[in-house]
Amino acid sequence: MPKIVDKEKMVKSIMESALQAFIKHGFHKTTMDKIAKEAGIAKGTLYLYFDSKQNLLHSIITVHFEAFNKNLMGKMHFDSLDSLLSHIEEGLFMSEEELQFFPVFFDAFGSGSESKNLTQEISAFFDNIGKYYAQQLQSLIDQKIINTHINPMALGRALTCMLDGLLMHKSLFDLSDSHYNAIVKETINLYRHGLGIEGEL
Amino acid sequence: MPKIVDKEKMVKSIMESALQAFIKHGFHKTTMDKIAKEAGIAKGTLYLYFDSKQNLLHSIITVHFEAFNKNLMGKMHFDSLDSLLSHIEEGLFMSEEELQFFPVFFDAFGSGSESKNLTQEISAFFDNIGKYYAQQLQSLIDQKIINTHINPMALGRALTCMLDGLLMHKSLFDLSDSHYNAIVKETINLYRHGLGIEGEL
DNA sequence: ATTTATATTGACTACATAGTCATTTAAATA
DNA sequence: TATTTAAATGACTATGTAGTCAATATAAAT
Repeated sequence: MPKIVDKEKMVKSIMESALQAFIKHGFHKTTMDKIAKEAGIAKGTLYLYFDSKQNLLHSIITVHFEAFNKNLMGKMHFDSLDSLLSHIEEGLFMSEEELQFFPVFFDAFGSGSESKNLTQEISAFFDNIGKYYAQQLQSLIDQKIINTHINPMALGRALTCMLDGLLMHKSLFDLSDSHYNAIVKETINLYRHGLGIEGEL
Repeated sequence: MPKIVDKEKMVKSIMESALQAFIKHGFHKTTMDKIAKEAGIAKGTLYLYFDSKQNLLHSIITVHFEAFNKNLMGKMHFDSLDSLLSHIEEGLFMSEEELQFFPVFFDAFGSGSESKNLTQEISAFFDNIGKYYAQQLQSLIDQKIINTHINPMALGRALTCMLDGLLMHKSLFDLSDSHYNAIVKETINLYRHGLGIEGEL
């Protein structure tokens, strides 16, 4: 007899609306009223699906990072340096939509850093990526395709930091597409020469 | 006859106290009352020296970035790849105090991104670093010390992004010193092989 | 049509805090 | 020590907004 609603759908819809609002105004300047309006519901309804603004943010970030993770980790085990580099290069070109997420995350993370949970989660996320790259590097080392003197764990994490830095700058500052293309090109070339077997001592 | 105060000293003192408060609680959670307390003055006095919280933040960020800039740009024109790499490596090891500034900046930048001024300023700051590296690279190219096929402007900016990424991760996530040391070591080695003349095609 | 459990609403509360300003304090001079 | 004026104070105001909840609407089942 009761009215029944697809809660999962509702949760998704609210998260999408909230993200759009965050992208438009940033996390801090987005009020729960704005989110409700964007989602076409009343503010009270928001609280039927999310305990708090922080909670809503947390969910959005988690989902986004999971999706990003999945996307990145899709490909496993490369049989050449070039195939790994192509994969890295691909990752450096994100869609506009994905890039828009960075400033939101940037804005939110500061305030989120009070809740150690989120920091922990993001930290683990990057560790994970580092390990993923470490595996790929180890595999290429085993195949004697790249310099065998590298420390895969450390270099994997280093790549993670560096690539994050590139994406961060692309999304936060106004690097033109052509400039960014050149930057990526140089980065990939640097990695190619840096990792290649010919430089081995 | 009037009471006279060293305004410059006062401004500096307030900025230091504010930064300490920001480091302790983050930018958003730090109230003007807290800052005043930290500085040992009344809130009203704060407003005799700074128009607003944003303004205070802006001043702190500007001063910090200028100092950082000065420090980085100190050394000009390297005569070997190793000397450039040493300089880069040095920059990757910041004091605890300097590292503490990152999360504050991170927290603040989000909210600051509404005021396009700050974004513009930070953007220019990084462009500057990129140009600095570009100069150094060009100089090494001219001396035929490094690979002559690189695009110095693009690679200079790429290095800027990548190094920023490394520092960011060190300051925001709990990378242990030993892990970070290994990461830096691998990074520098990667750059050494990547830039070195031997890999030239 | 009526019932009933669930879902929605938005005016309201409670609170935090940036910024103000009339009042008070203090240092430099005569 | 009286005078002068810059400097400091902190109670106060104005505002914004996260989260609540009593009232209302809705859809499924009988």
